[in-house]
Amino acid sequence: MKYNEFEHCGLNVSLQMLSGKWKPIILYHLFHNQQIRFTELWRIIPKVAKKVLLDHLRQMENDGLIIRNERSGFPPEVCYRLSEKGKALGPILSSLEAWANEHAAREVEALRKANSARRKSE
Amino acid sequence: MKYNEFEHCGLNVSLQMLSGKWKPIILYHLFHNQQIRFTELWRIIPKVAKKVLLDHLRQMENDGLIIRNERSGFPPEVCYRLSEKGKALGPILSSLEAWANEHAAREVEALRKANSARRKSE
DNA sequence: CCGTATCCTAATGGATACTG
DNA sequence: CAGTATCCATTAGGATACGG
Repeated sequence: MKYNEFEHCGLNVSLQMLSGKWKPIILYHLFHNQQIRFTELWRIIPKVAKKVLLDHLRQMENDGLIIRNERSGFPPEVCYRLSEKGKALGPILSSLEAWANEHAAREVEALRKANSARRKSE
Repeated sequence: MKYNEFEHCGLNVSLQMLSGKWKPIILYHLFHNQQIRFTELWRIIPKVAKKVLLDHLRQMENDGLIIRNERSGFPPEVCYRLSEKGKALGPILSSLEAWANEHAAREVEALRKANSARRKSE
């Protein structure tokens, strides 16, 4: 092999950080809001279990994609927002979005409809 | 919410197509070779189970990312190569690679060393 | 409000033997 | 050589109840 081996490791790492059933929608909302409170995020993501949402947020925090901000007192108030590292992913995620819309329009439409129907039935 | 909902669906679809433990390395080799025979791919990916590699390739074929080419006769000869749709992912995957190298250098290095060590011990 | 603790199910990845 | 068939281990995702 004349090309450099192990060039795929970075790809592995980044895809790993993005893998998780609810990460795309979490990222989407974080890119459209400066910050979001936990319960608000839980409310706008339909049907995700609280534990799972927390798992995802913890992973993303550990990976340095997002920042968790806790205001002490009662009731507690926790906000999540993108880190610089997370923001740097913006253009790439847009490219992936565009690629899917161009090359997998059928699947994207199907998913859109499924989500839309689910939202209405609540 | 003033922004358009469900804009994350395309991202969901594309990440879904890229999710799988061995897809990054498969894609990497397909981007560096016009076509690869099944056994060759199985040989250069260390320790993956044949069934799992086949599962991944089937998924990628069903998703339209790769094309399977079978030459009849005995012994059989099956080659895999990127489709146009798959090739269109190239620049995006490079961006993800670059992002990881810039923002997650530690993790990338760790993985590189782990793979390198595993390769030597065979 | 935010998070934990349990317990459960489904999906993914894998080892091994076998077949045309 | 390429692919199937079993069977198994691990992980991800989820429902529900409880706690500071």
